[in-house]
Amino acid sequence: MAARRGRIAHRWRHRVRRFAITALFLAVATGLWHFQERELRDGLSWQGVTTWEDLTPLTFHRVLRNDGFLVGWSDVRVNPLWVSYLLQRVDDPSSGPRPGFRRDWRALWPISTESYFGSGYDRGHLAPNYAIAAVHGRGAQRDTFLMSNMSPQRPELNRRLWQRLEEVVMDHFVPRFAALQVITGPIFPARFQDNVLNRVGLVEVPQAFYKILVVPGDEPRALAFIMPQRVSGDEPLDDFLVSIDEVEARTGLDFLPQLAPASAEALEARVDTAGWGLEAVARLPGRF
DNA sequence: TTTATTGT
Repeated sequence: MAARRGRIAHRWRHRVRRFAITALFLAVATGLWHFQERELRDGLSWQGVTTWEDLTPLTFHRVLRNDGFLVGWSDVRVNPLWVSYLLQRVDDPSSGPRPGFRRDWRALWPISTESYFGSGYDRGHLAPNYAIAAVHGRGAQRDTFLMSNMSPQRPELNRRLWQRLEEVVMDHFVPRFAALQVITGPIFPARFQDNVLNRVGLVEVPQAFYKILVVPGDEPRALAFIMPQRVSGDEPLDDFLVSIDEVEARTGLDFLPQLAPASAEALEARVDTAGWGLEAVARLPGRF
């Protein structure tokens, strides 16, 4: 009897030890994973990864990490709320052929490439094909064609005004400053119920789009734009300048959250175009 | 194809 009780106690000690070792291993592994994931995200986003100002169902999102850029994905809007990427000067910028649009299985909803057919909207890249391909390579280029990087854009915006802005970023601002942090995304009407049925397939249609450009460094510069869906496409780019604070007010997001409060105040509250040479490129004609 | 769908 005593011998049997001893055997049971021994078996339980064995089980407890095995459980403790497994738990310790899991804790270390998840700790390492989180550490590594944070390092990787920080490397893709200067002064912190975009987050929400107030957590509501309309600002909640999860971060999808791609090759070369991050996506703040909302399962409520069925849209990226923001994408974030760094561009550096490269010697011989070029991109391969367009790889074709692909479903992203990390998005909760089925967003097929066909849902845009006949909708009157383009599948508009948020992280752009050309700039990402030229700076981050072929694998990153492929990731820009995931449907989780798309938002419905009117053709006159996507192919003309927005395209001109992306071209100016890559051909003028990146060479000028050597590096640029870009954060871009959609803007929705203030009241969710006004727009809830305005969708392409499951994807809610934004009313406008923002793009924030930041020159990283000790004395950062920033430029921000908000462009509405309905444009002719030939407008001067500087017609659409806004402050970062205005983009935050319209999106409920907090950009550059790690920036020291004094720098944030100076950078985000004003529209300051000094040093960008924007006037010289604001009226360049479109490519298409 | 530094944009993309429509229609040939």
